[in-house]
Order: sequence, then C-alpha cells, then structure tokens
Amino acid sequence: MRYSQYFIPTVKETPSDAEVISHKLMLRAGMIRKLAAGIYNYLPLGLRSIRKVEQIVREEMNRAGAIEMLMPAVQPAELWKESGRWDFYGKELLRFKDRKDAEFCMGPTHEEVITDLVRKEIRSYRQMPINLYQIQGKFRDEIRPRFGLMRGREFIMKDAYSFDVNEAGADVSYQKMYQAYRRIFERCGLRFRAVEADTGTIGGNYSHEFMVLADSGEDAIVSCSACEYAANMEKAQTRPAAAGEHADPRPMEKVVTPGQKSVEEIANFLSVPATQVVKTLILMADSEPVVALLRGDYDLNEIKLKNHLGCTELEMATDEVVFKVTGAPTGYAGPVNLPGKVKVVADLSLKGMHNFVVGANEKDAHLKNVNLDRDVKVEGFVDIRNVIAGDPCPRCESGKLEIWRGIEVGHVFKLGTKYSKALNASFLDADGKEQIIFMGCYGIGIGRTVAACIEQNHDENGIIFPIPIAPFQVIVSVLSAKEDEVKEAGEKIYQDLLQAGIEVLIDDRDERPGFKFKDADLIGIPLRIVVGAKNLVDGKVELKDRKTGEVEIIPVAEALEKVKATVKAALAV
RNA sequence: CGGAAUGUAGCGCAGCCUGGUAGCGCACCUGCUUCGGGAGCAGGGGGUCGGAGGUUCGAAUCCUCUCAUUCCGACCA
Repeated sequence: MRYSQYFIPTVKETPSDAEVISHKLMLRAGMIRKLAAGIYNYLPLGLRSIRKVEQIVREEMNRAGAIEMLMPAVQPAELWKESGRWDFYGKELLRFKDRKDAEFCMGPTHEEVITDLVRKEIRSYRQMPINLYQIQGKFRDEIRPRFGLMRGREFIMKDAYSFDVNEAGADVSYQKMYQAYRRIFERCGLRFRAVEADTGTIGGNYSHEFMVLADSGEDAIVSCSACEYAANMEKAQTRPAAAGEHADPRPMEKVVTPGQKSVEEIANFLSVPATQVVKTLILMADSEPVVALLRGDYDLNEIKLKNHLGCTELEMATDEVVFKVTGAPTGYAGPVNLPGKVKVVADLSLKGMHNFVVGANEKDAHLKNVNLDRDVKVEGFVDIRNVIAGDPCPRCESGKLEIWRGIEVGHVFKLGTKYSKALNASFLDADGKEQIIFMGCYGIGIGRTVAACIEQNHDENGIIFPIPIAPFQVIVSVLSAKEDEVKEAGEKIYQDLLQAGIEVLIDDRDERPGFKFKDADLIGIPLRIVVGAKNLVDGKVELKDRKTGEVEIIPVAEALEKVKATVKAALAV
C-alpha cells in the first residue's frame, strides 16, 4: 500500500475525550473515529488489525471443528420473550418497533436466534455434536460506554454455540473451545490468563474468562503464585483459615462510640485491630432485607452473596431500611438482638472469632466482647467476601493468591440446557427418546482484543503491534522522495516485499524525515526500512525494530531477507 | 439513574466574571527556503460561538429550557 494514496489521518494532539492509552493511540493513529457515544468508525488501519484478529479467530475456530455462519443483527422480540430475557435483560437491550408496530431489538448476543435455528433444523443425535459461530456486530446499550473500543455500545464479536447430546459431550466441546481460545490469544501475541468466572446474566453453570493482563484493566483477577488456579474476583475463593486460637469469652459490654461509624474509626477509637471488628451490612435482596456479616478488614462480594441467596437483585439498603431493620442510623448496625426478624448471612471469616466488636443497633454505641453462639446465632458460614492478595490458595498447599488487573477479551460458558429448555430444542436419541440439547456458548470481543493488545504493547511514541495483528508488517520510509535514485530504490524494495507476500506500507509522501518517523512509530508498524541517500551510496538501508529499537545498517538484499524471515517466524503457528 | 463539568474553525484551547469589530496554536491552501526524529519565513481560506427562547439599543458573554459529550459513582459482560 502507498501511504500517499491511503487514508491514515494521524493527529499530533491527544483528543480530549480519550482516557485510556489504547483509546488515545487508536484515535491518534487514525485507526478509529467516534460517530456517537460508544459507536465508532473503523478506519482502514484499524480495520486491518481487526481483520487480522478475525482471521486468527476464524482459523482456530475452524481448526477446532466449528462452522462459520452469520445471523441477523436485528431480532424479533418474540424469541426474547420466549427465553424470558425480554424482561430480564433490562435497558441494555436496545428495543424498537417496525412500521407494523412489531417489537424488535438489536442483538446484544445470539443465544435465542441460534437456538431457534437449531431447534428447527437439528432433530437427531446423528446431527451432533455441532458448533456454529459467527463474527458479527452486536449492540449493547451500555449505561456508560467508555475507553473507545474497550467498552463500546456497538462492537464486533465472535460468538460460537455448541450443541451436544449430553453433558459429557458438552464438556468435550467446552474443552475444545478452551484450547482454541488459548491458541488464539497466544497467536495474537498477548499475555493473558484464563480464569474461572461467574456466569452472570447469560446463565449456565461453568465458565472461564480470558483476561489480557493490563494495569488499566477494568477487572480484578486472582491467580495462585504456585499452582494453575486462576479466577476473577467475583468467583475467587480462598482456603478458610484454620479456626482461631481458643479464647475464653469475656462478658459482653456496651461502649459509647460517638460519631464512630466505619470499621476503621471504630478500630482506632477502641484500639483494637480491624480484624477484631465485625462488619454488619444491610442489603436488599429482591426487596427483602438481608444482613451480611464479615470480618472488618474484608469486603463483601455481592456476586457470591447473590448466588447464595438465589436472588436476582441485590443492592445496599437505603438509610431508611437500615433504620427499620436495626432501629439505628447507618453505622451502628450489629447482629446482636436485631429488632426485626431478618435473614443473617455470616462469612466464613467469622468462624472462630472471639470477643469481637459489633454495632449495638443504637446511635453512638457498639458492643465489645461479642461471641458467636452465646450472643449471636448464625445458621452457618458462607463464603461471601472478596479475597485479598496473600490469601492462601484454595487448590494447593503452598500458594498465595496474587491480584492482577485484566481486560476480558474472551469468555467461554457451559450453558447446559437453560436455553434449549426454554425454547424447547430437543432431539431424538438412538433409542428414539426425546432429549434436551446441551449447549455451550463462547465469545470473543474482536475490537476489544485489538485495544487490549495496544494497552499491552506501546511506548511514549505510540503503538507497538505484534506482527500477527499489525495492520502492516513492515513500513518502507523513503526519505527525500523527490530524488529519483532514492525513490527508485524504495520502489524496488516495496515491489520485492510485495511479491514475497509481505504486507508492506511504503511511505512515499513528500514529507520531512522526522514527520515520517513519528507517523511510523505512532501507527506501530513492527519493522521499518529507511531508504535514504546517505546509506544508499553504499547500497545499504536501515532496518529498525519498533519494539526493541534495534537499528541495523545493512545491504538491501540482507534487509529484505531479514524482513521476510522475521515475518515468517512471527506468523508460524 | 445520582453527582460534577464541558460545548467557540478539522483538532487542542483562550475570550464569558465586568455585554460593544470572534482570537491563539496545530492542521489546511499558495510561494520561497529547508530536508535523518512532527521545519522557517511570507501570504491566504475557513466560525449560524451546540440548539431554542428570553433580557437588552446591542448577547459567545446575562437568564430559562433543551440537546450532546466527558468524568466520578452505582450498574453490566
């Protein structure tokens, strides 16, 4: 491609509405432009990277036996009502009506559509297993789109759906996808972790998220320092601490604590460690108040509690509710003698605590030396807290948990029969008996993968693409494009590389050298050949590696060979 | 949805408080010089000041409404 005839509108200044580095760089490098909140134009350079990722995904999906197809972006409400998600999905689902007043939505995902297709076409166990996928635009009306392609409203996603005759088959399909995903992200040149995850609104019972490690990531992920265990924060567990040393219960005592509300304040005020305070949180679970108890230094994990309670909505209670439940303003709640009858859920961390501090359920008062059983009855202990760095690994003896930031780029779910049951997707088995199909679904955010890649690969000068997803593999910067000799030499190099099947961008613009170098660095082309009069006298050119900054002045032929070899090596599967 | 802020040339911003000829840098066009890390000089084009209404002799500036964008929070995958 000739730069002079291409379309790469780079900008020197950082647009003011970009927050994270990948967003800034994609705008500056002329890869994307915003059309509306969370909705972007993909310019040629951005599209090329996107296509690269798509192609890797396609190859690996096909290798794993999945079959590509394409589903519509617009979906009838009917199907969503049938699956029950029309009401459940909320405002994120963009709904509208056609001219006949029939209801539709923009597809945020395609479980309904694929299941509908499959229930009509798949009748026999002989037609399974089958895994169908598409690479397609989706729309989710996010409350707060941000970070460019990382969290857009319209985005490109690969989604695959597997159909099996039984759970064992579904497990095989799941494993295949898991392995395919590992290959995909490895081929993209990303540092990532596959973590165990909660299943969220999609439903189902087992899932892994593929997280690209980056400090700017929106998600906290947890991994073990010693073994393979990795999970996201919502799901991560720890080994319950051994029961604390036995201590004789001292008599319970009420203390006056004017204005002391938070755990930190109480601990300071009473000169006890935060680990000796029990946090009492009042929440609303589907409009029923619930009390959660945690050791003072831990944070509640709402997902865990939600799953334990089996409710659909869970939120912190308002001050009025707190008053109603405890008889005291917020900040003085405690589990002892709660006036109302409420469900109390105690975290595992409470097990073995003695003589701890809790709120007294009256203003400006707390209770000291509170003990389980004697003062507080709990039905059992449940894991409802977030793990913290250094917690022991739940899977191995020696490991400690570490916490990272990550960007979710892929997600695999074992769905089970949730959708097939709701939409009655069934088949006849070998005995002629009707059975429900077992499903799995598997997503990859294509645009987000490119953005995550940039988060992980950049420097102060711009993007540093790994070769497999770079829009071009090499750029030939022709300095002094007006001098015929230099121009011709550059042209020859360009043609030679083109013929070798290398994706090459020749910067043939009539611009100053510095200008070309800045652009080349910004758009992140991995290799750069500089053709200039100075070196050309000796028949040499400069070859620079964008990542390492390494520069070689070598004969033209050698540079060509080196580029070809480097690209070939980087693309080897 | 709660809190905050911002809309002025393609981009980044000043001007607004204290109403009176709409400005700066970059980008763009022309010419000359320059040519290995975002050049210099000279000349030039480009704006319904987000929109609507109001106050006023006069509104980018003051008032009301509205739309859009962004940030923080809650929410979500």
